[in-house]
Amino acid sequence: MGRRKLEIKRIKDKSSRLVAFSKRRTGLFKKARQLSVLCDVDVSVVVFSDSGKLYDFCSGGANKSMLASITFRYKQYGISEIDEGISRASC
Amino acid sequence: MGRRKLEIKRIKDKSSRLVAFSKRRTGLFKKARQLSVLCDVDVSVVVFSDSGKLYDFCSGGANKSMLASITFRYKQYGISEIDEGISRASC
DNA sequence: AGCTATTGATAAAG
DNA sequence: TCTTTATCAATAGCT
Repeated sequence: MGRRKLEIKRIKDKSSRLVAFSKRRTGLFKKARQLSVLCDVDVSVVVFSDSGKLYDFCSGGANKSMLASITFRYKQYGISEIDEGISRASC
Repeated sequence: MGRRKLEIKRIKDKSSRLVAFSKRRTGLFKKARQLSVLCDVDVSVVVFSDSGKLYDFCSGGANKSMLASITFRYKQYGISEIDEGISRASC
């Protein structure tokens, strides 16, 4: 898909990896939006960079912030605490 | 990207929409996996079909079930209850 | 941050 | 459906 075929394994060079991250993240979000519109479905995508930043896409407005906050807190506190909260909230 | 250019708006014909959903969902998950491997980042994708089925991809094992359960419960109970649970769990 | 040669994804057709 | 194929789209390497 580019000038040369690329093996799907971790890109060692940091600079190249960051460039690929930027391009492919944009591409993934575009594909997600197209899927949601064309097929009339809800789609959420969440990406954590290794530097800790969070990027997300969601076809609906409401659960965008929900997913963002959940995933951010997941990074901060770990899954067990979140899971307890979910259990208390809805079961 | 196929035999003809496709406008990005809801596909009216149900059969065509379902075919596109199947193909593009697979494609989206593939792109998500490639992004996570190439760039060494965590990626989660959640898709709700209009028939209520949930499809998800996650690069990590742990938060796959987390996101699946969260999003499933979001559909069942709505965001406010989930949000309360999250607040109690981690703030 | 742009360019473009190439590979990749996929709409229609078989 | 499952496969094939013509075409458009995404992007790797350069600059």
